[in-house]
Amino acid sequence: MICLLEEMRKQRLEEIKSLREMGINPYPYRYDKEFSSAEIREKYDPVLKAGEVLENEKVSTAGRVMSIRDHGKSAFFHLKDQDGRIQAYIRKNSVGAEKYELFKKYVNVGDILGIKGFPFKSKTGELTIFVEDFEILSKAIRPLPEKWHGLKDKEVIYRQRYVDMIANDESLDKFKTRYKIIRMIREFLNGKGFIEVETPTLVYVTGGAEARPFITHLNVFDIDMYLRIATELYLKRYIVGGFEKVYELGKVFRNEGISYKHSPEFTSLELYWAYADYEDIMNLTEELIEFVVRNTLGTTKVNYQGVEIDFSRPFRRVKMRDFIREKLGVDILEDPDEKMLEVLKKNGVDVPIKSRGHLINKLWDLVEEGVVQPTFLLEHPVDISPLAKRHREDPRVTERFELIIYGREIANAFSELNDPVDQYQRFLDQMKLREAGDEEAQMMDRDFVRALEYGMPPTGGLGIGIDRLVMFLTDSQTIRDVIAFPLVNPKSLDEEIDYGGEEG
RNA sequence: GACCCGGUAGCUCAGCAGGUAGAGCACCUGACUUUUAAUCAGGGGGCCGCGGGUUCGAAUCCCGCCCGGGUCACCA
Repeated sequence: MICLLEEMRKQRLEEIKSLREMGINPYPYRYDKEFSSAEIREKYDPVLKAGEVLENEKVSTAGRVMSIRDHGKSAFFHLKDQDGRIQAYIRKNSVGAEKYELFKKYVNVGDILGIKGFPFKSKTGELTIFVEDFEILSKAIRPLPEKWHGLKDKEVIYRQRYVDMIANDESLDKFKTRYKIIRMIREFLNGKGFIEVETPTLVYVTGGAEARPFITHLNVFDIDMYLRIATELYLKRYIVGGFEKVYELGKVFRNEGISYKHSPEFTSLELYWAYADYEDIMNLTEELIEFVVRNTLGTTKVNYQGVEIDFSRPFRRVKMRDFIREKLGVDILEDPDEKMLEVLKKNGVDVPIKSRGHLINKLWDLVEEGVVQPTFLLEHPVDISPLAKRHREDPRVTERFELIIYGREIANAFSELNDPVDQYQRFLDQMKLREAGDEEAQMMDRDFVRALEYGMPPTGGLGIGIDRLVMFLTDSQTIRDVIAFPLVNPKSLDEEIDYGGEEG
């Protein structure tokens, strides 16, 4: 009747009780961790030969016990910390009989331990800490996944990421890389004089992208509000207000489907640069991406799902019109809708006659997978770019680009529309679509139009999907693998927890 | 939303000509002072995802549902 997990937990809870009776706090307050596993390795690995001992060097470290190899009157074990793993060696005659008994009886795989001792190298040459004293820093009451195979169950990996991080070193490393990427982005932009700002997450109207929003309620004014779907319109208000280089790194929320490249909550970088146009933004984007990749991975050549992607500048630049004409023999500016429809049908895509923009998007879908190396796709038709300025030389297209890598859109940028009258008209067009039932059409943002009426300088803007970028740099197949705590179905976990009497 | 694959011990997995459940790791007891998937001896542990059906008998066959993964569609 009683399952094994409960038996194990009960056993651990009994041990904790015994420890307390002996006057040992199984959850003490602090520990002087002088060195991380990596710092110890860095310092002593090069200077020690197999079998050598540095008895006068004293070090302390701490981490989670990942394995124990018990030899009776001595034992080897590994500690894992944020930087890696380090082996330790404990011996009855080095810590005393009483302390050694404590280790044997009360220390288990999964516990957090602090150790003090000196470094040496074992016969086989592994750097090891010879333990002279140790302290239990936290007793675990649940067992860890298997030490050899790790945790494989995707469901547990996503629902209990902390277990994944404990059991699978690659998982911890992946998230460390994610935050290094984000640090590099900040470093680059701060170095260029950009100022990191914040905009509201709770908004009265959504804008800056086409997506269905999450709706929430504000009690104090008794109104419905939305979670932002982009940071764009507020960042441009900063530009109106007098900021010239701003960026925001933050979560945006879109109430849409989940796929390997879509998450309802994801991280975006948006930046706006006054007096710049999309050419300037393109150059900045190239430089930013190369900087981030090089400083995160130490190279610009990245293996993604078995394909080498080279992030070194310059990126290829192709006009959307030329690319589609070359691949499909259809001109998205000159040819009539019927011709485009015919080409789509020939390629097995049967679409109802909708807008011209819809047909253009479908044509692009046919060819985008062929774009593997970082490529700027330029000058999208006005029909599919409601937020971008018309091109100064060809009013049928816009001053816009997308960065395509491995067939995926990583960035989107324009010379920003700053004509308030034009902007107002485009909002009106969006509202018509909305009234016709298009839930993703943009909402009228009168305050934003009012801001533009005060005058916004010519401005270039850029948006980057950070999660998708991280996927490339961590060779991750799905966006969930780069989001530490992804959205999961909250099936009820009516697991009753028994802490055994007065415990807890 | 459609189709395909999966759910068995804490973990990784086997078992599916229908006969009432196994291994390794982990855990407990014992031996062992340089191991590293340590080794050796012994032991405990299962609502076989949930519900229904067929059958003398179901982890195994059938139906429905839940959860997860994948492909496609939808969506940017």
